[in-house]
Amino acid sequence: MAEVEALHDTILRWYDENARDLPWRVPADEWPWPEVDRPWAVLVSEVMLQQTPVARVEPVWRRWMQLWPTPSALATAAPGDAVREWGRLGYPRRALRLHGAATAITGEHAGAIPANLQQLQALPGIGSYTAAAVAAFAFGIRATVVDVNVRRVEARLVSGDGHPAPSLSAAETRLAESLLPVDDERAARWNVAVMELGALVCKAATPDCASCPAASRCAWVLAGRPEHDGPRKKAQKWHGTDRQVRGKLLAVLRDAPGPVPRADLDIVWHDGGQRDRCLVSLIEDGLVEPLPRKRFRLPS
DNA sequence: TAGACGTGGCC
DNA sequence: TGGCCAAGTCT
Repeated sequence: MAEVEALHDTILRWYDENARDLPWRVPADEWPWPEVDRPWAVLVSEVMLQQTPVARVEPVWRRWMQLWPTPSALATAAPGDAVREWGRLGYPRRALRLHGAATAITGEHAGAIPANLQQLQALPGIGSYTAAAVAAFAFGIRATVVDVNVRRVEARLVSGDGHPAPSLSAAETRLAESLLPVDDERAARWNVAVMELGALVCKAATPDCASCPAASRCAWVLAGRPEHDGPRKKAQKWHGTDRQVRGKLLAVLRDAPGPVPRADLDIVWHDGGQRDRCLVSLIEDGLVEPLPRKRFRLPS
């Protein structure tokens, strides 16, 4: 298919000229931190980037790589340290899962990130997207990486839809597979190039078609950029939800040097019933450790 | 499988 | 101003 190869060339060339310089993208032969395990660095970046913008991830990632340059280094730390250093990235269970992944990598894989889709996906916090991303970006394996950027770019470019459906379909996976270059190295670069195009140009709310290298062959543009008709992702509630309360409770513990008394947690939310429920759920999740005499801290 | 799960910036 | 959105995973 000469047409698909022309598309590859167009988007790969655009990526060469427009990619952001992100530290976790430095290739192995130029990796500037000999003490930092590069596959581990890639894995940590991918987990941090789940639902979280690059600008907020980068400083936290740098700090993590200083503190824990290898999986075994993190496995040695307390899980609460991972949660504290997670800062305000959001979804703090990711920090706990990363600690769990480090423990499993240390115990079951001799400290080396597995270069295998199935073994990667068996790690806590690593789903189909992250497993494929680590395989492709850390090891150069030809894996199909399908995140929301890829789904949106391909929805517009090929299917003519302004937005992807709320959840990933088998058809989208097949489409992404069909577009993946045959060559391993080229496939890995294609994955990150499409993601980058989605992040910088083919954006969800404000697509910049004027600067898109593929606009002339984009089904959605050629159709006149029609409004999206199908169902969109439901907007998440925030004010007054358990997630807001959990965030407030955890912020107190994160910012405290040691155990905090119950009273310090009670002041963050007026509704005592909801407060208690959220504290219990944080303890069940392993994000909070209860101590004697009604004191609490991040898990040791 | 729909819903839970943080946080902050942008238009 | 406030909904939308950001490299998802888990149950």
